Amino acid sequence: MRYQCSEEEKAFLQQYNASLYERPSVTTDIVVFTLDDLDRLSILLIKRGQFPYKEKWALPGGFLHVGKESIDECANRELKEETGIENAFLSQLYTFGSPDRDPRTTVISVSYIALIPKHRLQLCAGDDAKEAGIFQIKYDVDGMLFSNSQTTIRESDLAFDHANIIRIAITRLRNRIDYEDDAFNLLKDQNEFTISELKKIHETIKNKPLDLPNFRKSFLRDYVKSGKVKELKKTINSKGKPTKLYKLTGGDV
Amino acid sequence: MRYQCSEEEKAFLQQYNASLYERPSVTTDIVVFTLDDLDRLSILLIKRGQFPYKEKWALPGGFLHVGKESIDECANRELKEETGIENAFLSQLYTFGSPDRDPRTTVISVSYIALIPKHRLQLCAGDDAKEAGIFQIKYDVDGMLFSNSQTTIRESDLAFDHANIIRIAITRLRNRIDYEDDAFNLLKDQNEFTISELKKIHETIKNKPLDLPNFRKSFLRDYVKSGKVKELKKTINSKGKPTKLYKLTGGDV
DNA sequence: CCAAAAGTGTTCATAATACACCCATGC
DNA sequence: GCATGGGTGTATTATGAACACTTTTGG
Repeated sequence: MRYQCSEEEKAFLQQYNASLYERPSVTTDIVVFTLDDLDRLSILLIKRGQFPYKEKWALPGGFLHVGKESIDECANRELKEETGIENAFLSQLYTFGSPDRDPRTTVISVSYIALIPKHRLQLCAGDDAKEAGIFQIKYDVDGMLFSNSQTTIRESDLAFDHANIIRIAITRLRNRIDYEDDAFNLLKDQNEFTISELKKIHETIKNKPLDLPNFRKSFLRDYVKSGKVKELKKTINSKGKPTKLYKLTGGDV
Repeated sequence: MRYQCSEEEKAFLQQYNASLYERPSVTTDIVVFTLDDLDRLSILLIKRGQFPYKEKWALPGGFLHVGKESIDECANRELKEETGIENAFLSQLYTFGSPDRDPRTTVISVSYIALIPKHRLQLCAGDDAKEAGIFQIKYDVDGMLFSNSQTTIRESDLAFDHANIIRIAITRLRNRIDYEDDAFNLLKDQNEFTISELKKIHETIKNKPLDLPNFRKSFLRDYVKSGKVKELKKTINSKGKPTKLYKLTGGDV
């Protein structure tokens, strides 16, 4: 930002002692959604290696490096440190700031949603984390459960208010999927995908089966006719009739 | 938040020195929308009494009182201090955190949208502000203009990145108006309003004329039939045919 | 009577949903 | 051939926009 200031203001800024004002810590927390091998909605969780909530599972994220990065950059950096992913699709979700959400001190959390295909996730827990895992999201009478082949975690066992953040993220994702192009970010390969694969992603997020003919119709109307997606000459064979492949035209969504 | 911790953790928390970590300042900034006397989309701006950007116009808002309030409470408090309004409709917009958006130091801004009918706005500039005003939002080749009977302000003359925040707020408001009940918050009296008055609010926000018969149809379908709004026995006379009055059933929206 | 604003009804295009049916492949 | 998933077409209903028309008031 270009900011021209007077001599008077320069003097003010020089003697401005930022520490006069009490300040909160600021972190980013990232809700990383993916689809597991059976196309079920899943989330990345990190086992904390430090207090508070040591040994508890939590969202990936960490403190803002003040003066060195924006909060968007912080989210990207933390995501890279903990998953190896660069240039992921990230969108800001909400900012949480109750004074009691962290036992240490006031910690403002700016939360983000990331949508990343599973094969791109290379879990590499950073210094703050001992362990990382991808967990299917399930539900029972007490709320959400996060489970994989080794572990099942109750939502009440998550660190901080992260269960709440996840719940809000799921709601937002479900609402966005109808009018944003989010689903494309979960494709295995945006340069070669089938309508069925895209439909499966929508079904997983909306948690209900969709009608293939109708899905195809809106896909062709909304994406192919508008030029956002191009039909490839190639087809792919598995069982049944060979399947047409499509690719995104604009690169990333 | 109930947080039970071990003796080991207690020790950690006691020796935890929050100031080890560099921290940003956190503010809330509030985009207060209203309709002026001629039903034009307007916004509340404050003339800053202090550096930085002294004498420049800016959004109302201020620093978070760390440990004493949540960010939602901070937004409500600032709004009350600068407009006298309590319990206004506030919804979180976006959080801005570029390191260079404030010349002093890194300042994270959590922005909010407020929708307040003009007659409820009692402008009382706080200690940080010399002057407050309601400005109609106009546009020309260089972007937004904010003008009232005394002054016209170019968007480039606003403090900080507030022009950008306002632009994002307007976009969000326009998108929300179609599926959220925001418009009701701008009614002069939620217990006695006409379909025309509500339509005018929608027209102002969407900045285009709407068809009254069609507007009525969706209003009756979406609000009256569902019970959110009740038709009153009363009518009101002005020019032409007397107008039916409606009231919100659930109190505030 | 006329202007003005409220309120009603009709038409048309588009979109969401449900579902019947055909097509091309592997086995 | 036949199971399997891909792909096409049709009927139904809901929604949104455009617009003609009627109603009730004040002047």
